Amino acid sequence: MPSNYNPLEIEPKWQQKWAEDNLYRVTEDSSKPKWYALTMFPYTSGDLHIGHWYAMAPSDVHARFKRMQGYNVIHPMGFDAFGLPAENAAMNHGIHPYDWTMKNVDNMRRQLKTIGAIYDWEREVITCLPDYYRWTQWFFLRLYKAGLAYRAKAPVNWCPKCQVVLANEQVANGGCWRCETQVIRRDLEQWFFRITRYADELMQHEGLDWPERIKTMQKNWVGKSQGAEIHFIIENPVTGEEKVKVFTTRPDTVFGITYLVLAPEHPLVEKLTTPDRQAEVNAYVESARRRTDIERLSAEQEKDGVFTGAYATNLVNGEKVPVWVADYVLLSYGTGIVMGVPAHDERDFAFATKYDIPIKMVISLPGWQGEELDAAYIDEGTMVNSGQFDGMSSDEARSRIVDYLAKKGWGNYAVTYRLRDWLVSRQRYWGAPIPMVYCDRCGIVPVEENDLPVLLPTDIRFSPTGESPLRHHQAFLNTTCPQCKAPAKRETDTMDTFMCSSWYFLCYTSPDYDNGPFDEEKMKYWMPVDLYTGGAEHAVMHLFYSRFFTKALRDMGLVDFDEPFLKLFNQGTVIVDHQKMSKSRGNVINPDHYVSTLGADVVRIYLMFVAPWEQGGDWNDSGISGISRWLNRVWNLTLENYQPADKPEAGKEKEFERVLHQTINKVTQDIDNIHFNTMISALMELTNYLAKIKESSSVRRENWDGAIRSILLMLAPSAPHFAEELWHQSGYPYSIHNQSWPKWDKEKAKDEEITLVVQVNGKVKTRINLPADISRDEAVKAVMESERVHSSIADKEIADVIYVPGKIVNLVVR
RNA sequence: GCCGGGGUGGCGGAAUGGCAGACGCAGCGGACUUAAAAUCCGCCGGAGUAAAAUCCGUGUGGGUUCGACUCCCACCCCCGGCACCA
Repeated sequence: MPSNYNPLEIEPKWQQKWAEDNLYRVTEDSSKPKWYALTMFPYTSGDLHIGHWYAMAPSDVHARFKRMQGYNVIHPMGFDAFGLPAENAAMNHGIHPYDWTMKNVDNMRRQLKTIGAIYDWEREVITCLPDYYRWTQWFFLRLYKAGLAYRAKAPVNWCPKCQVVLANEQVANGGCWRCETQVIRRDLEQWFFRITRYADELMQHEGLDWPERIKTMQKNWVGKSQGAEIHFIIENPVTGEEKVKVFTTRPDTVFGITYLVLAPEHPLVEKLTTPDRQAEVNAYVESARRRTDIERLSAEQEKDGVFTGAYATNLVNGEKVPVWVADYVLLSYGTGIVMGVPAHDERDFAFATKYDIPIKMVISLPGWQGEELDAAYIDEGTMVNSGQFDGMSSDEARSRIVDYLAKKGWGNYAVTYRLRDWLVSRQRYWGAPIPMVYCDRCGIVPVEENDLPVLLPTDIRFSPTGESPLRHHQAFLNTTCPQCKAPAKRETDTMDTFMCSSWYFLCYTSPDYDNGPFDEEKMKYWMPVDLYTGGAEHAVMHLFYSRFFTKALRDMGLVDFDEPFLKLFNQGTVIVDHQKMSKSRGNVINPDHYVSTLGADVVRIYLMFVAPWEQGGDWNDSGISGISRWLNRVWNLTLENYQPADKPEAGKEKEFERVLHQTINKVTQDIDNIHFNTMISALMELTNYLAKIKESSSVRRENWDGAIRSILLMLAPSAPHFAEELWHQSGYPYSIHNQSWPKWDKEKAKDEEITLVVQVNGKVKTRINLPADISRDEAVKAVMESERVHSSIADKEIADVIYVPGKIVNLVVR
């Protein structure tokens, strides 16, 4: 009697053996095609939860599959180790961020090793170590030298709880992406990366196999609008004339302008407001400033504003229109000034109605007789009240009017983006220091590349307010100017951690390289990433920044590709009891418990089986026993003695080979297409079939052994320990993970007999078995001879016969 | 409001124009056992029947088709993203 399947015994055993043998060590090999399989590295939060397993186990299965298919597979793992939670832990528990982070790394690495993945731990990357952040800083300097990093004062998002600024991408629904606290506006001097320079390219995803959803999100985030910039002259009785520009996508409505609006923060507000309006305007601007973004940006919010007392001249018709201030206009978009066309814009209509501003129709809808509008007409129509453009279609007038403005010098075509530059400075300690120095004489001076890294000091004290300890660390703060050697001050802000994750995939290709961020030859061998998997929440953060980073590096000549990630796959989310997992809900599932009772292989397979990977699913351990049961069945089928029949049946053996090869094909296709749940069920079906065959002993030993060998090979990526153990016990040479993926034989998989479904008027009446290569006439003849068909048709007339070879015969009767 | 994704047995899901419910969980019945667990075998959408036949059934209503879970139109609900972007 063979031993029972005991994962707790075999899993540590093989993990240790694989590690000793460096089975998964990977180096460049020009004799094989390379495959870079990357899973988003985890943040060092402390514990791996089941969601991490859901990200990592299936991607390891795919990588192992590619490996068995003959690819030279790199599938690295590391840690995103800088970030705010480490600092919060420091303040709450008095533990140093470094110690907190490295303790978590140790624990998570231990947990990760229990997955049984093919990670080559020699390539591990930890972003908070000086060997790594030295090059993060180096990239900052290179971006600075390329004119892509600059310092500017700007209204920025400030999270009062995290005591830090946030990039636009890191604000969701007006709240901080980490703690959901409402962000407020602050005017601060900050470092920015010119991501907007790549706006057009970032909207393009040509040649990328990415989910449509992510591509759309990125396109919308860039938010390119084509339109026109139109000039106006604003007169103020005291300050005189001021030429301003507005951006519009509807230059065809320019004759319908009845007012202009400035954003409350617009610098011209103060200048343009007439003395008698000053008090009211000031009060309004103040109240707008105090409102949170969420209040200001809510579409339901009633539009309000104040008149500045100034008037602007609409150059196309010489009309003078009032200039207002209203907070439905955003300073950050376009020019921060909007032309008000109430007749043809919903927001302007609401605003004009509220303040009795005239509504002037310039595009007539079909059948319009001059009656008043009860809502803005925003569609196309015929131009009216528009001088020489009357009678033209609004569509045509759009370009004709801009051409006219351009000729007169009153405006021109223009493009505006929603995308803003990437704000990268953070007022926190636990990040890569920005390698810049402020010198009274020389101004802003970059640290010399040779002087990197600018080390984070470790002897720090946190203040209870959350203010960065770097600001008061004299030894860090005081330095000399790299240029003039005079005493100077260091930048105390650190970099957004998304900067660290924008190049970690490059570092994996040569983690020990000292003379640069990566070894160019090795990087060229492995990059770009062939399959990148992770959560969709990074659509306009990490994925977006990494693309920008890659393009910037390409333009500096550091890399020779345009895109870092060729194929992107987003797995779904694991939820628990129909709720998101979170510490606050107390429903975080720790995989250790399952691994230490049922084994890693069972958890790996259960996660794949429970739902399509892209969909995600409810973690409900009631079904997990089915996986243990299944592996036990395979275990016993493999190790129990198979007694072949004295006289094997030729037909059975053909069927046996057919089932096996159809399964090999199905499993291969399914892994390739990332359909892990149906891949597992195909293997289960094969198991059920093998159990029946074993019962009837109807095939020869060599057929049986071949099938067992194939099913073990097909199980190897999913259940690496289990398959290795059975491979070993079956007497095959170590290791199953160095074997080739089984090939399917098309001839053997071919059906000899087909089951033809017989329908009458589309309703299934019966099914008949026929040879696979039967002709239409013969098939129909066989159908007509069937008893069931006779009784269903009775004496009705057959009007038509639909025949789909190998599938169906449908008799249409009247 | 706009843009995606989705709605199928008691449950997770399968089938993307051709047998709805593969595979698994739970449940029910049986074998083995002194008994239980484990294991093995069988049943398992609803109505209907002695058993069949038959009818109904993939969120709702319509349509296209010989044939629709699958395609088209309208609507309802759930999830995700964006949201005064001029």
